[in-house]
Amino acid sequence: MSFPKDPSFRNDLRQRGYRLTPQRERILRYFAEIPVGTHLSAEELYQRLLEEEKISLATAYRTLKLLASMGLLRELDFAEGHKHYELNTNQESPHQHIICTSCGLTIEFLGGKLFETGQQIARKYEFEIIDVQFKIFGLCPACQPPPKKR
Amino acid sequence: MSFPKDPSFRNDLRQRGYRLTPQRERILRYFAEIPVGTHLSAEELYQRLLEEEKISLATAYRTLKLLASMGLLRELDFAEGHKHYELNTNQESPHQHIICTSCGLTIEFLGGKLFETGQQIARKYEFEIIDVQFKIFGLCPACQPPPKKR
DNA sequence: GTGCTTGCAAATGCTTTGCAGGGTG
DNA sequence: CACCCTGCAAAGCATTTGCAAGCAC
Repeated sequence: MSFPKDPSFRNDLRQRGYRLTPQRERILRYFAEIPVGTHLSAEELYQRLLEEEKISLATAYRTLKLLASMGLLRELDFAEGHKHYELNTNQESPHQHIICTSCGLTIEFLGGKLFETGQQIARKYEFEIIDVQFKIFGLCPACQPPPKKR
Repeated sequence: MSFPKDPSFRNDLRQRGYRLTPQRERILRYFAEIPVGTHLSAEELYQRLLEEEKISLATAYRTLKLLASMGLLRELDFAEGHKHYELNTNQESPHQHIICTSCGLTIEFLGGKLFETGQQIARKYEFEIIDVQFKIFGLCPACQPPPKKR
């Protein structure tokens, strides 16, 4: 995709009655410029954008949510208390995650046929699919055996 | 499993240096008594237990987290802003969920070979597996097409 | 010009934590 | 009888929201 002039992005916004603002363009472009699979929290995004020109944290939250609802971003929840977002590349098999519940380490791996499996199930229940997430929670090598207390 | 005298529960606690308290027993037993797959938030659990004898909300949160870390409960996150918990039946193929991001409807379905797939991946990365979660986010029939605004 | 958006700050909502008293092992 | 737990209330965080001003269309 080419940002910020990606036509589909503009059309997507218009078709839903939303406006193309510098902030929205900026945020989507930022995700397109960083390595694929980089996932950021609203706060992290806000901090990184501060270096150039400021976008309020509230707008960051609003925009992330909007872009995710449009399917342009993937909203990820690693059960850490805050959400993460990454560019949704719309590929047939998005990568998935294995997360260490002790130290928070997350590793991504290729989804293989998982997305296809999800599509079949979604079809069965007549859902219009937005995202398929396969998550493995566990303890990474460094965190085994688990500490007695946390 | 038989509660509240399930020996493995008691042993699990002891082995980790935790104590067997009426509150912990009560909460785990409650999950064992309700239909399989019923998932409750801390607040919901708290409300339901109020009818009998009160357990503080703080204890509910602490206990849910503890039991989940022990693998007795599954911690579920449907990206709604609060976590849900359900009894972990330790079966080879736990059920999974399809969630409507618009109205919150969640339907569970059998995991099939998804858990096995997760195990293979966990082995590859040398993770000690705690849970495998496959989630499909989408719009249920009633919520299609999406409203222009929320 | 209309009305969606932004920024700011206050508010909200879920979850965690400090502390003193209580109960388990 | 040491130390883990609980209950309570206060604190902590991520996220949302009210409102006035700004900007896209």
